[in-house]
Amino acid sequence: MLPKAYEPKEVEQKISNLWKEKQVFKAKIDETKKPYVIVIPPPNITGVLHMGHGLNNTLQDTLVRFHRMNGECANWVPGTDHGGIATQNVIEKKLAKEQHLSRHDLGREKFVQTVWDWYKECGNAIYNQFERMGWALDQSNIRFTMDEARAKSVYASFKNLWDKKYIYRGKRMINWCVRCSTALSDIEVEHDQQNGKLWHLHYKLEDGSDGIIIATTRPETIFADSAIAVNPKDERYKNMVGKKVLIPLINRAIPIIVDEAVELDFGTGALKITPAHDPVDYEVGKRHNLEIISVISDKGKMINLPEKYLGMDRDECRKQTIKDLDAAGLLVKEEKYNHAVSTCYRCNSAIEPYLSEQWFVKMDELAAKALKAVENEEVKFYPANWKAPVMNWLKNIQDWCISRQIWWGHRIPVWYCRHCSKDGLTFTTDKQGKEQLAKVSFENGAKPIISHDKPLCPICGSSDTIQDPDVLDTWFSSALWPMSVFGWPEQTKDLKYYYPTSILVTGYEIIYLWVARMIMMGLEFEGKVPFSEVMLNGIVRDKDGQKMSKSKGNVVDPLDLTQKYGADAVRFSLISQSVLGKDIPYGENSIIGARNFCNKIYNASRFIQMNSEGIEGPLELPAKPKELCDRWIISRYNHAVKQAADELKKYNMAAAADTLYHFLWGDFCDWYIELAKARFNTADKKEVISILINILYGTLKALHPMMPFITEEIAMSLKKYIKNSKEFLIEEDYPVFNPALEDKQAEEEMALLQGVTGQIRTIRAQFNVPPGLKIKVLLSTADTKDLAVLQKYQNYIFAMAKLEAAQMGANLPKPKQTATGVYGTVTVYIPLEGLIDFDKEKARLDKELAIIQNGINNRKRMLDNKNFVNNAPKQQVEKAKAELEEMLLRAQQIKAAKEDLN
RNA sequence: GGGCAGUUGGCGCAGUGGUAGCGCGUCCGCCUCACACGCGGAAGGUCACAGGUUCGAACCCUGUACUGCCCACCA
Repeated sequence: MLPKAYEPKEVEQKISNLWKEKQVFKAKIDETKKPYVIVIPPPNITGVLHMGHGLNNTLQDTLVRFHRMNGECANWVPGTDHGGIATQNVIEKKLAKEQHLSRHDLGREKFVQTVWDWYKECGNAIYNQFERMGWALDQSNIRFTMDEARAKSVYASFKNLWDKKYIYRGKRMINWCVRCSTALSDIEVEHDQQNGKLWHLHYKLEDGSDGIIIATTRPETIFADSAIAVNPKDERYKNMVGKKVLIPLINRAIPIIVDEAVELDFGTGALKITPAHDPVDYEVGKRHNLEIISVISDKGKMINLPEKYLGMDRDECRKQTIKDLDAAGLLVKEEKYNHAVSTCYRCNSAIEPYLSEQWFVKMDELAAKALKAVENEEVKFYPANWKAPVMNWLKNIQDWCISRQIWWGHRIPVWYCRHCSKDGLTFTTDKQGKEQLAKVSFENGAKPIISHDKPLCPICGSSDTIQDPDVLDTWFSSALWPMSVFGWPEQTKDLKYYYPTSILVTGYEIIYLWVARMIMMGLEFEGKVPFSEVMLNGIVRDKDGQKMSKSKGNVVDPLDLTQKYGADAVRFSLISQSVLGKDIPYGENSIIGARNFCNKIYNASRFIQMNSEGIEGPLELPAKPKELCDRWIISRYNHAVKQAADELKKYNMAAAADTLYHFLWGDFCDWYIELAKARFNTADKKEVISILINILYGTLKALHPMMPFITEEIAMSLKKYIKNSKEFLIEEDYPVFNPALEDKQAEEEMALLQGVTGQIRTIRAQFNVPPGLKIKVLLSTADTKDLAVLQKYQNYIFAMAKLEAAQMGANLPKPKQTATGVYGTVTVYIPLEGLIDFDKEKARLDKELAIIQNGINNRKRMLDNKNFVNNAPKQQVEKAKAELEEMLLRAQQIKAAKEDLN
């Protein structure tokens, strides 16, 4: 005997192994078919997958399976991302915790090797998770952004962009993370509103007289001030311009200058200019040729200032400076001030604007092409409201800082000859005593040699060449992903067949970091957008809508949930809540319904199979069933699968899931199976079983893209009954709408029977008729058609409403001690001697009547309105008329029943 | 400062012009021989607010409020 409840664990393991063994997901080029290609947004190898990956990949899997079942040549390309800074941070933390070592203790080579070792471990865990979630990725060919083929792509694109002079090196004010000790691009910086303070400081004139008061949020940078600036239009300070003031605490004299960048009405209207530590000030400094003084090191420590502050942390120095300013009587005012603070998107610490030499990609031309493509909708966003922000971003784009001062990543493919570039290179010695190239300066004579492998110096022929110490932004390799996965720049068969891909499915939070850049690179290198559609999923949040994070302790682990409820339940619950571009609040409760649905599917199947024993397959859906409920369920099924397919095509995943859920649970289980039960002992049995099995099998096919395991498991046990079934559901055709199976009449007739049944059930429940007690009813209708249906299919009502006997006819008189229900033209009288509570019945009828009366009033108002009758579509007018008629009839019947109670 | 979302029964959400649905929860009755992860029934909403367009608005337009997010060099 099969267990009563579905046990996903073993089933999923078994099915998963089977898929793997039979290589069901292996991509094979088939020129006769249209390719359907998705490249996975490669997860970072920073740890196991989280709920966001669960959602994102489940959506992709659903699409991939769906399209494959629609006859397309599907290829879903798996892989992972080396994850630059994020991964380096993870490994550094791990090293510190487990071995109390820093990366510098290991040295660059060993550290990088450590991360590679980690990749093997973490990558495998991720690939294993892919399998456990049932994602139809072709895992025979896994890509990693750091593997050799992808490294070649990175080199090729760097070389290409360098030759076009799009890549350059320059001294710029960039975003520097003192914790990660690296430059970041503009979009890797987050801006958090924080409660800070605005300090008003007094800068006295050289002669010790009044001077000027400035407002700043960063008093610790006063030591690096080069000037005080005011707006040229500012009358208040006119007489001071050109004079010099003294920096508090150190009494260095700096000039008062004018610059447009200063706002008249902010603070005091006077701005301290610190070119080394603020991007605006840097620009001002350039305009006025001001001295650049750095007082904060790349590690965030104070340098180049009085000994008292030397070596202090930024924050510590700020506190001390304020204290000292206050003591010196130069702190005029301290006010609360809410302002944006830049933070690192990887480690959250405050960003320092930092002047340094970095590598950049010139963006204007790349972005212009992408802008055009987005504007023309060569790339279409779902939901569409992302088009404008993307265009806006592309229009206002800044050059992309691509160098990172970390060790884990694609090392910049630029080399220097130690002889010819001698003056531009700075070396240090690491803890192993090894000489390391620390800094490169083109200004001082470093000459670049672009090369993937260690080159000979093209000038002096020396083999003593050394590679640039920086690595590339991790997004540089990601930008190439849709091409690099197919071996670009080689014009491989795969690239030709699979590129451009069909759709990108990703989260809206990386549109700029990733999506926009892929579009630019795709256009630049292959002349084609990498995907014509972008489907955006939301962020999976906790049940209260908060972002999940380890520090908050509100993380829901997909592995735990999968273990507990099954992968199908996790998948279905995510899909059911996934509306394009919208975040999903997800708690454990979210999954219960999906788990219950799995169980429902399982039990319905179990029941059908129990009753199929001894019946030989194959069983086909009868072409022309004569029984009403057979015609009905086939028609309903036909509509349900069509609607599901239509919704999937529009990327309304939740709507598709909802449709199939309600068809299977409502129509199929609650009505069809219930009605079928009585027929198992009749000559109909084989036909009923045929229908049950075929509709079930078809519904499993329709559900398969969303819940692959349970559908596969059940389908396998049904194969013996199914004609021309394939070994796996993914190889089957997705059910299609068949107009011949549509049966409007059957649907109408069933609706009447269901409605009447509903009336009887309600009354039974209201008057506490014992569930086991079979009752007699009277069904009265003046409508001959309805009457005929009731009479012909009275057995349906008998079974579903537990009747013992029924009297049917036109205008039957209402017996005494009777409860009344009305559905359409039909009045239901239920004699309930001893059970009926007249007051309760009256109240019930009153309420019913009030609702109908409201409806009647509405329709009357509409139909009395000439504008409605003249302007509204005929269909609507007819509908209102019909509804009015029906309501009037019902009202009349209820009124009669009520009067009779008195 | 600019932009984008959201505001629908206790909770979480669907619903883009014809008078509101789903899941969970609640209440009542059932262990009915597939399923109590179940079955049958019920209660519960002036669709944030104010105007406007329309014969008709949860849906379109304008404005307001609140919430969230993104972008932006007022220190």
